[in-house]
Amino acid sequence: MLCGVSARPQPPESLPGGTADDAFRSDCLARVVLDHVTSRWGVLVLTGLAAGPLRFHELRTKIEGISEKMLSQTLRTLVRDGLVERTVEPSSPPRVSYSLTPLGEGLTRPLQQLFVWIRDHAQLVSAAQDRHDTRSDGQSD
Amino acid sequence: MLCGVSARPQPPESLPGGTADDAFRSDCLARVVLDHVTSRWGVLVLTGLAAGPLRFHELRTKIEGISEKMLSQTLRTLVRDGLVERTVEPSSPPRVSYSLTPLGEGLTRPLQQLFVWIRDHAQLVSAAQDRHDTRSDGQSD
DNA sequence: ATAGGAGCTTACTTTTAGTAAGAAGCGATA
DNA sequence: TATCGCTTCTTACTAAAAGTAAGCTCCTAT
Repeated sequence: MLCGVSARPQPPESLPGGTADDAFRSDCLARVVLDHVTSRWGVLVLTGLAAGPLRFHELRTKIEGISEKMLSQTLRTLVRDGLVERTVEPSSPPRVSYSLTPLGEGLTRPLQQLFVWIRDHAQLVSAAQDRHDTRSDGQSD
Repeated sequence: MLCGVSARPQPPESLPGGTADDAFRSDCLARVVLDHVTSRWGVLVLTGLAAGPLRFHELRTKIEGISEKMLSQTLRTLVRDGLVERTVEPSSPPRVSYSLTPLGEGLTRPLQQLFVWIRDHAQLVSAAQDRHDTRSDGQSD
């Protein structure tokens, strides 16, 4: 469960594609975190909260297609991971809102870059799919 | 299927957390791409290839825990998406190697930043989990 | 010929996600 | 006060995705 996990924050010199490989080992903390973050809805929830706190149903509305069950489940995981904070306002009907913790905010920087890349290149990917499908005929997505 | 997808590459001015929301709509190309990229093994495969081309079994070894079926399946999806290229060397036993396309290489930049963040903060997340579990007692991962 | 490795694919099982319904707590309405 | 509706979830039940294990084809080495 511990792998090469050390307490030192490690300077980011190993960016160029050589190291940062912790997540490749299946018994590493990094892999667990990666799994949570890139879980089906994790990325969307984290990025959805990047612009500010939202209540349960606001999030559910923002993230089209998520079920209440999965939203609830994903939020619980992220709260446990210390990435998201659950706040209950003690108002008459108690309102529950979710926001990023400082830790979670740090995470959204790479995630938002991913979103930007995807937004800017989605059509290229789609075009590649079309080319592939016409070339080798047959299957769709 | 088309959503707000336009052919323009859109300047990245909308980074600060406001826009880049395409992926939030379930019928958008961006959502499909996000699903493929952040699929259970997609991130690992893409990042695994960031350092250079690898053959099937090399990848399988590098990405601990992936089954041959899922590696094969994930690779097929990414090849179709134009992010990964499959090359068959016409040598005596034909060797199949996989590499990132230029498109795929662009993607690995945000992904590697994600990996670096996770590597550097995995212990913090783990600590948060421990705090959470001792506070509210009970459940594990 | 026989064995063994590479690169997959196919059947079958387990895990995970989706659907739909409902419970608990409150407020307003009739 | 009784019913309705809103919010935040939870709980069965079903469908889809991933895991497991075996096998298949093509090749080479023994």
